[in-house]
Amino acid sequence: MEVTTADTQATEIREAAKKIITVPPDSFALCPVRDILDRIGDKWSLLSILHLGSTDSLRFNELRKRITGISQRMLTVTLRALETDGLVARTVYAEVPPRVEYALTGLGQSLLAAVIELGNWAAAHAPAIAEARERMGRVAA
Amino acid sequence: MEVTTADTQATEIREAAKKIITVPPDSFALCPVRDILDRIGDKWSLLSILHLGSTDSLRFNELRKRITGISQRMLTVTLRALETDGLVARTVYAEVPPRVEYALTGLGQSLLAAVIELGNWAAAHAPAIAEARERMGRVAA
DNA sequence: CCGCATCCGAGATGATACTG
DNA sequence: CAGTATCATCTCGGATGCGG
Repeated sequence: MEVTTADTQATEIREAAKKIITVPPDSFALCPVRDILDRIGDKWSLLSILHLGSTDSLRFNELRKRITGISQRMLTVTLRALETDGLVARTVYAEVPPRVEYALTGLGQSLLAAVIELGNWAAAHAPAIAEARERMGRVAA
Repeated sequence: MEVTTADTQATEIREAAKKIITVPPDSFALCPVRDILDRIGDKWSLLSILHLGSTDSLRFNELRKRITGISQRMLTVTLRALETDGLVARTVYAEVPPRVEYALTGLGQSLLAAVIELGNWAAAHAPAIAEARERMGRVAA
């Protein structure tokens, strides 16, 4: 695995892509990528995961303060979805002033790791994308 | 790098998450991950990339046939967006029956590689997610 | 303090008809 | 063949008020 590494990799990628799109379109496995993207591709899921991943656990309103611009409703909705998928753990303390702690599960942490990988790609290629947008902008806009 | 690999990695992830959420909220770099997700997180971009990545190049209607359920309009919109970001190359042949070929650029291929990584995570953890959904389903639904 | 229910506007998506 | 234009729809997200 020393020579033609790039070519080998390119072939593998193509095969992986083929495999993904050949899956029948009516199962959870339809496209694992699609499914994950539908989950974290919305407006707030990723930010929530990021914030939860940067600490051990956070209370509802603590999280609300940190995620600039999120509404109460969307924080609730987002956290519920993440909880449903086993990415976030919700702990309720039956105290007089209700207290609820949210934290990433092991599954959530592993997802965060994967997403940060994607983030590294994004950070590395952001200039190239920005340049492409500039160039197209002058022609089409 | 043999001992406490997991712990080290966990700390790195936490730091990476912190770094990402600390970026000021008004730049392209706001969150490279978010930006990429906004691009490929829509309904058709990822599927388009996947299909284009599984071959060398495809014509418009060829692609349309392969992406089940996409409308002509959305394919156009999606391809234009990907082209704007330099992920897809569009080649027009001025022939009598118009012919337009679409193909992934180098940038697009590298993104595909990153996405497939995420796909591997998704495929590996799909059972865990399905199980979590089941469990929550019985409680909440 | 935490969170749910309802209502509503904006943007994304889809169906259809028409053009180079 | 490869789009564009227009209209209808549909889901998401935000504002507000109520309940545990």
